[in-house]
Amino acid sequence: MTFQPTLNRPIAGTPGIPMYLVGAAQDARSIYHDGSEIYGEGEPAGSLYMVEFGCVRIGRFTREGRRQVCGFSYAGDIFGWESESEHRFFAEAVGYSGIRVLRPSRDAEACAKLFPLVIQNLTRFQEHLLVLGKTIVDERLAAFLCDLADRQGGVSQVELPMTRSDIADYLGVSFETVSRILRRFRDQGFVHVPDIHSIEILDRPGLEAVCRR
Amino acid sequence: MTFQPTLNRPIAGTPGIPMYLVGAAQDARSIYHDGSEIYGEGEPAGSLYMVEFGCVRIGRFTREGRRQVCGFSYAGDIFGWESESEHRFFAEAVGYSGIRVLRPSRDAEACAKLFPLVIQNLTRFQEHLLVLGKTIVDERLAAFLCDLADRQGGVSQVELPMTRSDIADYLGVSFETVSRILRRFRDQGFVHVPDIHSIEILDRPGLEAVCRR
DNA sequence: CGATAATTTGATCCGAATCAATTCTAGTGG
DNA sequence: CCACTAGAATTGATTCGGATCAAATTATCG
Repeated sequence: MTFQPTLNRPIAGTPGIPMYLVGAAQDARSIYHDGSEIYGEGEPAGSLYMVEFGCVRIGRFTREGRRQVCGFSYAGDIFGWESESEHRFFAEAVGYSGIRVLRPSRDAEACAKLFPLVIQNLTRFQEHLLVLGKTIVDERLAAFLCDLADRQGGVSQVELPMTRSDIADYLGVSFETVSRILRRFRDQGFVHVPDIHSIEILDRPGLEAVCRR
Repeated sequence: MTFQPTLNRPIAGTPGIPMYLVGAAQDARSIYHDGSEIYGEGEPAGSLYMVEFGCVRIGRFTREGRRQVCGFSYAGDIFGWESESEHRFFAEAVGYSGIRVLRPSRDAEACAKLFPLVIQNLTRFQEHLLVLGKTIVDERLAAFLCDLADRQGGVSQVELPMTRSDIADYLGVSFETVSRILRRFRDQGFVHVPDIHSIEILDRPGLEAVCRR
């Protein structure tokens, strides 16, 4: 996994990132390499994590060993919210990633500041629920690409730090299908795929139309 | 839609319901009949809602008119969290339902009290994401039934206030498939279906095994 | 009781999973 | 720097599950 310059944008000034969470004295920074675990299912929870650069996948393994990914976090995103004392999901770095560990206090002030961030997370999951509810898989992949573009600042040049399997486990399809639909989007002129971890969106309205079907 | 006695359990004393949210002077109570709208997509947001009895479905319509349901709320549940000033989803009563409108203050104290509830909501959506990620639809329906049983207090006699179409739109399948799989579960001895809006779970371990596949 | 909606069940078709083989990519050590 | 290797990605062939279309039955409500 190569270095991802776009995802490595500076934290300060990035929209939506609460400055009061950045740089507190007790916060620790860590670098993770591709695939390394940030926390595992069943481990004690309590901290929050902020992606400084790179990407993180959140998910779980079924009894049968099938992996399911329920979300990706990008630079500026905060993850690790848990209602129990144990993590119910794992978190792993996707590519070379920098993570800051936050230990927010439990007081009312901190809750108030974190509140809009949880709600944002909630909304994001809710939106993804609707994506997974779509029976035609083209619609799911189109929605994924549009979301990815939006979260990278609305640029047409989108980076895909995750593998096709990651995307597949996120969209609830096989990785072969992800590959095939991406191919179809290329043939239809929706996207250009300069290399395996980049996508250029050529026809955003076209992609949006696929989502809305 | 008939009255649902089990879902009509008293609020006070029900685990997980914050007493400080109940009975505030400015809170309003409303009764909704089956299918009536509590709020619509695009309406101004701001309040929270608590189900006193009955059931609520949260969802959205696609451009094409297909309905997608992203969650059900039961007695004691709070819904209506929004990150924007407008509702991004609709909320409709499923059967005869009582809803209390809460107008929590924006101060830090209130946020701190609401915090665990949002996180619980977040976790619930996250769990449902994993359900929707399952490719075999039997697993989705089994997971739905187990969740329903748990949220009605772990009883084996489960009430289904929603229609087959509601379930279908929630699980991302056709309503015919819901009907067929329910039939299969009956034939396999997992459940007994005394009437159209009730299910008795005869073999919970068996159902769990289906989820875990 | 009658009308309308919800549900069940059947038949057919299509899309995506699966199995399989090849090509491509990235990381390793010579 | 380049050959080597393991994993990732693509592409093809086949199978199977669930959507869709259709019809009959059952609930629900005025």
